Amino acid sequence: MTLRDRERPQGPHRAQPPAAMQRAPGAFLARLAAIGAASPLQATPLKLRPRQRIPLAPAQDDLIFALQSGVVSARVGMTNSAAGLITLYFPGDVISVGSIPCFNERILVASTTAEVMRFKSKQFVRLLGSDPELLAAYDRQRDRQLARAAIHAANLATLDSPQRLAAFLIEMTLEIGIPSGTAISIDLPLSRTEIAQHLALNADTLSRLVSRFKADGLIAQKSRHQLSLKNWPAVASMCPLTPALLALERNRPSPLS
Amino acid sequence: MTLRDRERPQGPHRAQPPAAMQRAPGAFLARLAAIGAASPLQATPLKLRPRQRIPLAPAQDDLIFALQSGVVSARVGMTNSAAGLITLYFPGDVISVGSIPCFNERILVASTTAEVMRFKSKQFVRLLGSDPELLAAYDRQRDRQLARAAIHAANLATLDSPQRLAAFLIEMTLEIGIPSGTAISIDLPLSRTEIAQHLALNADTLSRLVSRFKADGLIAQKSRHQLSLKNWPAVASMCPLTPALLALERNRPSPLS
DNA sequence: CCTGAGAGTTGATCTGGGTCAACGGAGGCG
DNA sequence: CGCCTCCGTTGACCCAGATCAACTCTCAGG
Repeated sequence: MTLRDRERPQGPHRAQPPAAMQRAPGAFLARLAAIGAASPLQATPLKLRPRQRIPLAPAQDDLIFALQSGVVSARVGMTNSAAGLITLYFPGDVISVGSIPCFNERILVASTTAEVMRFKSKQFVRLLGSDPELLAAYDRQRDRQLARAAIHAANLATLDSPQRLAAFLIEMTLEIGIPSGTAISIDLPLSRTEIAQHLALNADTLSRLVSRFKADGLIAQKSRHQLSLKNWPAVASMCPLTPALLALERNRPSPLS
Repeated sequence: MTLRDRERPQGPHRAQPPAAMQRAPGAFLARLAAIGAASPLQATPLKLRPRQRIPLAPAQDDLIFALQSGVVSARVGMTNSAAGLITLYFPGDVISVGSIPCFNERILVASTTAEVMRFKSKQFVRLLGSDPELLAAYDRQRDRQLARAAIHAANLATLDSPQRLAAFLIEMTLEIGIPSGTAISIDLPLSRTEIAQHLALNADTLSRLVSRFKADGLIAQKSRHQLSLKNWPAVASMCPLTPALLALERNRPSPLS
């Protein structure tokens, strides 16, 4: 046990969600806004409607988006089949086009209404160089996203389907969950089919799985895109990645830290 | 077909390996060396023996390593079982400890003799801020590594075992392969068991798979850690990720670009 | 030279989840 | 209003790969 003991002494994972609910925009975004307030940025602000698509040509590796609000997903199609993974971005995230691998096709899709700032790489790097605080926040943000990618990879590679769904619910809770009474309500930004793709599961399998979670009283569904997580401790404890996801949250640049 | 047609008009993938063999240390490393030559860096150079371990405490998120030569792997253990993924780093890569997710344990292991520079995050960011060229190269390097992580995730999530092994062979070829006659010889930095973990496969399954590849004349094995890839076009064409891996190579900061 | 431990191989068996097919329900559009 | 299409659900079946167990190979140390 090399981990420093803080907070709850020994619970398998932190059992109470509320603390994690305090979301902050992130130091990177905050600093960016501060700079923008002082002098106009060399960037294009975009408002995206739900389902709006931004195709990314192979030559556009020099674009960078800063996501200010909403949820955006990146989709890359494989040469082979229709299969392909879906990556999610949340407010405060950096979407560097150069970091999205180029199979035969890649596009960004706004999963909800979203606001982004679009930068050209060259100007963006110059901006970073001019403000040490922004640079530091950016670097930490990138670390966080790389760690998230690694966790997601571990999720897909080593866990079985109930654990994957649990991890997804936890991630959603931490990123966009809203506490409502004893439950947490989540506005799903993705359709069932898309969630299945994100989790590298079959849509059929996911459907079965969701039914089982509902039968077990873990979740309930108000409408197609509205679900509520009834039993956080149970869901949190069924996925081995929970501690890592919570640690990620703790590392998030925010007033908390 | 939005992709610009360059080079070979239509071949399934680029069939010839030699071009990819021209490895360069990477613009980031080159710039770092240039700066270091002018004035000493605030960094600690380390020489690692094969199998040497560097434990990473949860509080050490502020360390950054620049890998100069050799191969280093990061291993994170899961709370749950013995399972865990292995991430590989190659010369020119940046190992930012903050980007390695913190499960219950994480360590770096030198897979070969390796040289690294160790930075404290604070000094490193200051260094980045002081040299625009270094900053730009660093940013591109991080993009590249994030893309690699995404490709690896796609590999583990969507491909079957022969395709995974093919992807591994291609990656190894591109990173550390040495052309020898019509074949490519590869000095495996990992044991069989470790390769299996890296590919999220069972060691038994991997063994069967390697036997099959050998029987099919795709590879041959001189000794335990020496294998040679006999039929590059066949291996390249059996994995849908090949184009993305090659594109990554093309994006690598190097004199070629 | 022998011995023992760890790495790798191979065969037999089992199962999670992928696949296919048929069906139900919701929403868009003429 | 009814049609049509797409999304989601459910059941039956099957296979890739995990698991378990027995065996071999390699190599270090005495």
